[in-house]
Amino acid sequence: MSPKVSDAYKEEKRAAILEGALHCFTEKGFQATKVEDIVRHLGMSKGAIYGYFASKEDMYIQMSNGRMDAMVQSLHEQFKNMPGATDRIRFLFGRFRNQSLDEIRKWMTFHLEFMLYASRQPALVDTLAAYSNKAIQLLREIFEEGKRTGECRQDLDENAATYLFWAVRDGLALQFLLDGEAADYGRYLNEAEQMVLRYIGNASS
Amino acid sequence: MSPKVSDAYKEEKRAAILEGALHCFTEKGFQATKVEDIVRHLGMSKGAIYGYFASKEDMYIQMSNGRMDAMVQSLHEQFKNMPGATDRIRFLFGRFRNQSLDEIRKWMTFHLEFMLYASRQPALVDTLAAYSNKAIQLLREIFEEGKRTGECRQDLDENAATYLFWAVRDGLALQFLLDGEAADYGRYLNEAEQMVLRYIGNASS
Amino acid sequence: MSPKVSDAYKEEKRAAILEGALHCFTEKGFQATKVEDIVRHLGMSKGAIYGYFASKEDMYIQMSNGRMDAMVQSLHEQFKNMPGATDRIRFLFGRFRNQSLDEIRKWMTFHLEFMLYASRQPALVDTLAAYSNKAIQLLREIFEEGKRTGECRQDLDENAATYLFWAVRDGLALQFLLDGEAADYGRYLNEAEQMVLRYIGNASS
Amino acid sequence: MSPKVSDAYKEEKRAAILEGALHCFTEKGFQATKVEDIVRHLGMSKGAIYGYFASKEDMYIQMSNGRMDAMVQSLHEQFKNMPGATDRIRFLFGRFRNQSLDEIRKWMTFHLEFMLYASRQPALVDTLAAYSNKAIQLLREIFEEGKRTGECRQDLDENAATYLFWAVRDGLALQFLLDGEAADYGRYLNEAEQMVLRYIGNASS
DNA sequence: CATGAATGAGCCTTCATTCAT
DNA sequence: TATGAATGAAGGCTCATTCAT
Repeated sequence: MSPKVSDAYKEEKRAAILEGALHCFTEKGFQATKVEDIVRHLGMSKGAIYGYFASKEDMYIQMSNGRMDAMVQSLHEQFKNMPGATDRIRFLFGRFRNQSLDEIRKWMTFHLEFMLYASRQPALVDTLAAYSNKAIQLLREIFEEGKRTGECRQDLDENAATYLFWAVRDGLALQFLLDGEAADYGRYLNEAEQMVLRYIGNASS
Repeated sequence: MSPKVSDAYKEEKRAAILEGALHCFTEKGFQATKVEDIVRHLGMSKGAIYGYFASKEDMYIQMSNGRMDAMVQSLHEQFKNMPGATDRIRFLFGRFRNQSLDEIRKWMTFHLEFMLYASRQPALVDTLAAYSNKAIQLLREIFEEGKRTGECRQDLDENAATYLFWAVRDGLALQFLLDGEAADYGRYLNEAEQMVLRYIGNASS
Repeated sequence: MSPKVSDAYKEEKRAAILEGALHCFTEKGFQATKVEDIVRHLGMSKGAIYGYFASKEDMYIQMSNGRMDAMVQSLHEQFKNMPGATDRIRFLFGRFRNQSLDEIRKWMTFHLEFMLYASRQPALVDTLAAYSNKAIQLLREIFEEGKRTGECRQDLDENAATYLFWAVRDGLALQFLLDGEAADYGRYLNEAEQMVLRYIGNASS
Repeated sequence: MSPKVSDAYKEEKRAAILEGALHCFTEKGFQATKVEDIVRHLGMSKGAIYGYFASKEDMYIQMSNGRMDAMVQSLHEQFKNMPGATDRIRFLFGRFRNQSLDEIRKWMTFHLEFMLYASRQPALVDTLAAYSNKAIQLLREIFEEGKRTGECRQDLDENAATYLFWAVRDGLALQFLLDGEAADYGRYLNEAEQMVLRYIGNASS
């Protein structure tokens, strides 16, 4: 009796729509993307979409939530069995390097735009803040542990370190948002890693 | 024959409109801001604006150009008689600290949104790239000189340093875009300064 | 997959819109007719029209092309099996007489206004000229044949005759554009026919 | 005490405005001509015009009245001492031939457009009809006299002749409204003259 | 009187959403 | 459920006219 197949089908379709919409939103921006664009890109009809999402904005929000969930989730997973502050930081930078610049750009573009959008919709700021906090928390724990284990200098301000970490990472992606070589981006990521490690480490490191 | 109102008056008005529009754009975003909003905020009539600007987009572009010109200009000016790479970096961070967080947010919000917008308008990407290059150039020169004078370590990649500098600065502003305490922001700026100086400096510094 | 409404339905609607718009354009003129007027007259919504026509101007142009096509087409058809220059001229005047004065007025009003409009739009002058040439050509062939068969005097200037024919016809409609009795119009048409026949014929006729 | 100079000056200015406006109206059409266009063409200010005319429409109407007055007036004058129907017809055609095709086009364009415009303004139709009647009357008198003197055939319908005369003349101008050679226009005018004379004359002529 | 900046009603067009089929 | 034609509110821009200087 349970319509499992149907449910699976629906979920698949939902995901497909989200993917198609993401493509359009990244390409043209949320406001400039017409429902017609999404529909044409997906080869479906206008009305169909409204069976899965209440509105264009609804798609945007669910899309953003999905992406942020996935990111936080994946970081948590991968940190499960990873010890050491330095290793974790290195691991994170490794992850950043392994993402193609194109992907970074897409994600950054999408994320920035959604951030600006959400910051103006009172109903969304809390969600946004929650995700932000999770990313902050994730890093702070690293630095806190690093100080306990002595990997980080004792006078390190773990909050500052956390913010600086994300600042460097987001800021670098920002510099490459519009153009720039992937090779340069990779090189600068390496330098950023050095800079951060030097900053958090003991004087001797 | 003589103009009814002086050129100075017109320029004043132009500036006033730009200021009012900036207020609205920062508050609600470019696309979400209706011409009606700007006009109401300024207490003028709808048509009046079109004597000064060709379109809403024209206002946006001129506004952006004006701000970027001013920024680049002011940096150039203040660097005239300032020697030493370290001093210049310190000076820049000082400047950053002296701007109120509110101002930073406004500027950052505006700039990010314009960047996203312009990146999708072929006619604007070049302008955007030009301004970006000026900021890059400004910093690169500092690090190049720093290496000449020995203030920076000889193996410093001045390009990397340049990008990292802006990444830290922009990235930090980004973390505080939606919320956060001014005090924290200031503290982290200090830390950022330490991080950067440590990164570019000689091992002994 | 199959269209919700048939192509025939769409074509019907297109024609209905064109007819409604024609009514309004003839009544108030193209520029003075608001899209709102057309829509109200047709009992449809504003947006609906834009599924069939790209703009108010597009409707105007297609309308004009349709009418001119139909006219040229119908004349060609009816000339297929009609011999003799005199008979053809008589046939044409018969046609003119059979059109109600009201129809003539509508068509003339529409055509004149479109002509004035199109003459100021570089993109339309060629189309206009093409239709005009077709009407000219149609008549010239009559007079050329008339000279071959001896129905027309040998020293007749077929170009002059062509232009005079249309001049008389259009000019007469022009005199009755604003007011005048249908009976008078019919009578003058008869006289016009005599005048033209006398002009093109042999001295003896 | 009488401000004669001032009055003359005003009248001069009024005429200048009318002339400038006529230029614009003929070039772009009444509705498409912006007050700004007229003002720029004349090198005066927007407000100035409203000291002489109540509105754009007012200019249009007065302009039309002026032109029609002048035309009717001039015909009347020149007919004062001219005897004979045939001579008068010849004289009229001579007048038509002496006008440059460019002038004809301007006048025709202006007149047609005003006619279409006025026909939709109840307040103007009477004025329009009055002028039309004057032109009709002028010609009818010629043919009436022609019948009295025997220059025209006795069974001539003077009303028909009148309408046909104007039809031929207006219709021919209409054919040349958009393009065509002045030489052709002149030739066809000659032919038109022959056609009309043949039509109104005795069988022997 | 002249000037031209300001006014603001008006209009074409767009596009998210609905709903009859 | 899917379709896509229809809806209609909304918004950028125009331009005849006014009026403070």
